[in-house]
Amino acid sequence: MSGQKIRNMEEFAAKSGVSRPTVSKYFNDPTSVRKSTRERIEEALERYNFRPNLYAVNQNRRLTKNIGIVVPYVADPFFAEIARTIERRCIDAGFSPSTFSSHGSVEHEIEILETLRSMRPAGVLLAPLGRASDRKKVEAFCDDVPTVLVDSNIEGLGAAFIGLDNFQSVPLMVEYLCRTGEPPCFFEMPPVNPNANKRRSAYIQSMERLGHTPHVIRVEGQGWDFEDIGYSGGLRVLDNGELSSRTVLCSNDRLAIGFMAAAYERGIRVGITDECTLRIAGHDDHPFSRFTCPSLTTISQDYDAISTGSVETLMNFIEDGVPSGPRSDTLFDGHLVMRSSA
Amino acid sequence: MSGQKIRNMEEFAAKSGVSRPTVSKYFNDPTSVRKSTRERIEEALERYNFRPNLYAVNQNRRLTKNIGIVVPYVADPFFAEIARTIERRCIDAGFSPSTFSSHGSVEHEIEILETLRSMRPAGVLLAPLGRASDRKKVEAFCDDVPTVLVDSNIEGLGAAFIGLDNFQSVPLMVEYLCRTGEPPCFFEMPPVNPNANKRRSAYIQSMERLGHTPHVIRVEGQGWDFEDIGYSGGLRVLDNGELSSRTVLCSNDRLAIGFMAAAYERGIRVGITDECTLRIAGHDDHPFSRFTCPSLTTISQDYDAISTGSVETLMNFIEDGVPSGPRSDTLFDGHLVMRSSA
DNA sequence: TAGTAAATTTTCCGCGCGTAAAATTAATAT
DNA sequence: ATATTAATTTTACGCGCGGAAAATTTACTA
Repeated sequence: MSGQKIRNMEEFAAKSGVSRPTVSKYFNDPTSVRKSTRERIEEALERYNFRPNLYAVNQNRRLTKNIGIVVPYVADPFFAEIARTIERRCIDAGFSPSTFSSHGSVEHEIEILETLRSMRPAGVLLAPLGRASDRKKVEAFCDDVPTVLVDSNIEGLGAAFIGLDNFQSVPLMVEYLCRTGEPPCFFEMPPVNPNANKRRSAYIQSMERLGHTPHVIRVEGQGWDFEDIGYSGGLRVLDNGELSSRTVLCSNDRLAIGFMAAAYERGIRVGITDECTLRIAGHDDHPFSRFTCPSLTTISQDYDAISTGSVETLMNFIEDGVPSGPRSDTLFDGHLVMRSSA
Repeated sequence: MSGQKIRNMEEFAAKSGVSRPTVSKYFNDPTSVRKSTRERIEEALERYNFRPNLYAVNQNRRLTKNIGIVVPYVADPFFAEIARTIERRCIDAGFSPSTFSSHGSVEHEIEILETLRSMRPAGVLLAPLGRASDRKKVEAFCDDVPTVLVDSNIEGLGAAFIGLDNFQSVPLMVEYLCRTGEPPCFFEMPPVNPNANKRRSAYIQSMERLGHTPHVIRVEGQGWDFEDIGYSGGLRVLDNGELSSRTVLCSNDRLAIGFMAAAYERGIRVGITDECTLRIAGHDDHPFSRFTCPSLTTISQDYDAISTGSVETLMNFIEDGVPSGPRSDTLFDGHLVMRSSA
């Protein structure tokens, strides 16, 4: 590219021999200009790598091309993966995603929503903290910006919800565990979002349906250090002999990873082979679950389906507006991933 | 707050009974206006929650208050943590951080830098991909924007580099391993960044210094699925009997986690107790290393020191400009974290 | 070749705010 | 009370672009 710097679209238009409004049109949609002019612009584009000023563009557009993506905790690889795939879809759809992590704190979540509002995004994909979220503020936000909730539901909020059908996935696991050994007890922490509650309910339901007595073990713990909660809670449970079954279904994989660490520390062999005395299963197919010792039997969520589904849903709302009717919920099925821990 | 919507600063100024330029001044620095006017503005601020239009502000400011944060792979909890702490520091310093992940791909990294350039940030904290990075493009970027490199160095680029002193940390581990058992071999994958090379060199140096013969085992593998590379590579190494020592020092924790999974699958007991036949150590103190089975002995990086140091360095460059002299490098010490795997 | 539709250019306005300079007002000192 | 200084207001301009309307050119059809 040539050395000369281009200051604005005016200058660039001059260099390419096209009028500024046409250049503007090109950047909004390259196919909206004649082929010959498109080529002239693109030729100039290679000589001087010019980009329209981001702020000027967004100030003047009726609606920006920005998409906000909010996850509760990006240090959780599950959400990192969700965010990544959603980002991809947004870019493919011609939008500019900005990803934010609430870092597990309500204050952060609120602050992010305020920042997002000032970005006037075309839409937002929000995986909320869940129970900790400030319902009022989220609601006010959803009134202003087309928002699709992902993963964790907040009843009645947003234009749509995309997530996993816990009442399909958990029974799948419960039935598998009952079929292959002792019926499981359910290991959980204080629920951070509705999924946790749904999973417990689904566990209880399917146990009863199978004629077994459900048994829920809840351990203390706050925040998003799930492994740590699973670990220290697991130690206590094991030491106090609170385990009512030699099969444990954990509310999620991270909790299971912590529980496995506790079992290891107490010299308890985990797995499905003969010398093992404990089976542990999780839920979510966390990216690291393949590499635990033993590898974790779990329920996989279809990242791709969730991200594609949520982005497509949002795009519809952006194009056609948010319908005033009842909120549309989409629940995907989970799949059983049999590994060696249960 | 009152129901009425404020459209712009003009309207808000009218409501608060202050002139618009004064309101503008207030938002740039609340202490720059008289106390009485500050109170009037803040009072109005509570009634109508107004925020200056983000795009208009940034279009007109000579220099934005934006800070770009780029990490190579946010699904790696190590980088998620680095990004999180750096974000925090930037906010505390009155800046608006935007975090991006290259997702392990050069194309992404380049695209992010182009996006960042169009954001005209006050500065950028860049944890580059490393070897895969497009040196030319990064260099061009650094010429335009004050950039501090973090974690992974690219020789001579950027205004400063903040990272870990691998030549301090690795010998620490090697000496520990030699002191407590069989001298380690070094398990690595094709290096993705200079740290990997430095660690290998540091391993070889310190082994020789201690009078032992270094032995490096490199396994194949591309991309950022380190656990998977460590796992499949580990299986091959174990099956082929390529292991020259019963102590393995892995180039990083994620590789070690994969290797441990392979050892587990082959029925090899890992740890420092009597019944174990293999010791495995890592590097980085990955957030999950506490919860592996057995828990991973590793080197911890001081996240806080790195993030604080890098942000402070950047702030200096933003205020005083980038000095033309030699680049300043800051290397922090790592600390030995003894757990039960080695 | 005239006729028509599509693409492009011209012209112009506005977005919401930063910022500079000059005029005014308020606070402080003498 | 007057001078001095600081804070504020007024006035005015510009940032870089989107977008609408009208004028013009171009491409295509019959």
